[in-house]
Amino acid sequence: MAAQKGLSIGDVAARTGLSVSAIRFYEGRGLVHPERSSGGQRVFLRSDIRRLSFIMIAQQIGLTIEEISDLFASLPERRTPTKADWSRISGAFRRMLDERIALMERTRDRLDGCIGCGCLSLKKCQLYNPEDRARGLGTGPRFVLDNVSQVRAD
Amino acid sequence: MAAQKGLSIGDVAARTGLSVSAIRFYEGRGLVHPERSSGGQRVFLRSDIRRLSFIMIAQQIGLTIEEISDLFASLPERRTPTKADWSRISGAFRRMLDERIALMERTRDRLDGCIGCGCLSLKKCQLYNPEDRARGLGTGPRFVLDNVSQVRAD
DNA sequence: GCTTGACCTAAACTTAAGTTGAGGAATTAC
DNA sequence: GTAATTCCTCAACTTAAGTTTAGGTCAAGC
Repeated sequence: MAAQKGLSIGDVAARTGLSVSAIRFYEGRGLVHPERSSGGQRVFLRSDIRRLSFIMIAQQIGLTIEEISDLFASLPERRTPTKADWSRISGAFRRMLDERIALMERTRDRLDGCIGCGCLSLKKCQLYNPEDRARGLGTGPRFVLDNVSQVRAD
Repeated sequence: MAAQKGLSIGDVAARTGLSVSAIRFYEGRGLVHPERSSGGQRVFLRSDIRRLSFIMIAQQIGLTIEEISDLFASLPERRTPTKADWSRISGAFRRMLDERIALMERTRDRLDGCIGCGCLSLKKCQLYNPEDRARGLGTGPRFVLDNVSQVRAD
């Protein structure tokens, strides 16, 4: 492979549209692993641009840094990834995307059943489906639903 | 057990699955407007349960408090909303949902064009479309829905 | 060979969406 | 009538994903 000269953080920022501080932050979180020049400045590979672009796309879809980091776990740190490397993580990413789309579509379909009735009455309304909210987040007592005995919506 | 008397914050927490502190927080953000007892304690309407359930659903699909607040702007503050009130905001909610689904589908479709090539090269790759980043999600996408994170590249 | 601009680290600050804790007051239970 | 709950406010703390600032260092242009 031709010895391509490395990119400075400013170059990478210009090419990705990310801020310099965000790129440094991502390095701190282990999402990129630039080398250093003799003077201590970051030196990026051209493939890091792809890595960073992927981060932006994944974030747009709602993945956290943590999740992206998991996806990246299988990429080589210091070497330009191969096509197969990228294919693998793209596939995993696509599965995540599919799941999220499916969840939103389920919510939409349930909402359609509710638009007219305005119920949202925990017991009757499918929209409020704890399976989707799942073991989401936060501490605290998760849904004790419900025993709404009333037939009519409030 | 007076049938239609107001609910305490603890009752509401038990019925919705929200924490007491979260409910207080939502009141501070103007999402619910409980009255007060003579002693200064919050007294909720039964319809507030629906309001809070809606908040949970909307958050699950990624709306911020701010956006939910906008949706709620047309609901009466101190009176139980009518069916028409709920229909209106359900409709607006559905439009938001549709937009987000469409964004994710566009991303998925672009991803499909990329899985084999692994390009992601900003210039050439459609996946990286700044127009989508601009709108959509404001600062930092807040899709909180988890339970998807176990999909991994291996 | 100096001067400017790009870069470095570390720490503090920001926003969102809450949680936790302190110090009291109101209700409920016996 | 007291004890135990539950609730109140206010303030500080938390996490995520960065940004901003302060005080320096490196490298490129003239």
